[in-house]
Amino acid sequence: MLSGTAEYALRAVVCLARRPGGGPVRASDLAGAVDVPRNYLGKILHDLVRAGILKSTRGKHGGFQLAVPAHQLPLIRVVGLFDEIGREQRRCLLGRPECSDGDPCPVHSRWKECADQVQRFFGETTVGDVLDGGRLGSGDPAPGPCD
Amino acid sequence: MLSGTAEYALRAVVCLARRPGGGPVRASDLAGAVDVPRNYLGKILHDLVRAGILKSTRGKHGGFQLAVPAHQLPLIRVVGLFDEIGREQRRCLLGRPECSDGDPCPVHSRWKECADQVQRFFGETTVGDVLDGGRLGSGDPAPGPCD
DNA sequence: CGATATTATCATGAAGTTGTCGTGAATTTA
DNA sequence: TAAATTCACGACAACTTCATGATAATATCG
Repeated sequence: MLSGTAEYALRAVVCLARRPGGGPVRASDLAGAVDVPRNYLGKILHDLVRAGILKSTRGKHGGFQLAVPAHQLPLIRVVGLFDEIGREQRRCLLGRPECSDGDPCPVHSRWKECADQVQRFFGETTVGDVLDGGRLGSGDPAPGPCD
Repeated sequence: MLSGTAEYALRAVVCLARRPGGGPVRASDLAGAVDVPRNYLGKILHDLVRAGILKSTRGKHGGFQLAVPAHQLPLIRVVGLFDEIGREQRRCLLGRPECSDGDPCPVHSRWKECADQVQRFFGETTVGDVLDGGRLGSGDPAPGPCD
């Protein structure tokens, strides 16, 4: 569903969001916490900084922090940097170059329901929602990888 | 969503299903009809044969045919040869090794709805449904790539 | 049988993704 | 200023996916 890179980014951001005001987190620490190769994570974090999702500080006590409140950060903004969530799911399953509501292929409407739900999920769920344990409050959500 | 290979396979199978009793279709013809590289399609068709979805005949007037009635062929059986539809969507978005209904991560239940819908789509839609223009009979379904 | 048509299979290459390494730039501390 | 710490960034290696080409195996037809 998500590429490895996008999943790494999501894990890292969620992990950062779990540290309330605790100052910057070093890439190395983050890499250990989310179990992603140190150097590769560095690149991903850098991408997130350039996108304005994280901010970085260099030198001693430097590291990465969220640049946006977790509740104002939909997952698509993280994941969408690396994967094409909307467009990709919306491509015609049968490869027709044009496939829209007005000019549908035989499976268009049924597939669209799936594509829409996926896009809604990533568009409407925020990193903050993830921290809160999702919307359903299912009693006993297990801790994530960053506790 | 689907890998290129899986999409190619799906297009080819749908295309074959559109030829009612017309005998075998050559890989070259199929490649032209569904716009997939000839040699690469050959491999994919071969995989479909080994999976029992197509049958092939060699020599003059040879080619590929469906080995299964289109209405008894769910899309997952085609696509699942190349992509891991069920397992892949079901992997924890946050990378937790164990993530289930009993031991959910914060987004488990919300994501599960998406994953289930995707899996239902591929599991319940058959190639025959595709030919019939989907289940909704949406008035004026446009022709697929094989008419 | 011999010629031709077609799939089957293997070797190879191109391109994208994932991961590593080394060096430079910025910041802090002494 | 000098040293230490940390991110920034480019080069490159490994692996997977996508694609091509050549050859072998099999079937048909005269």
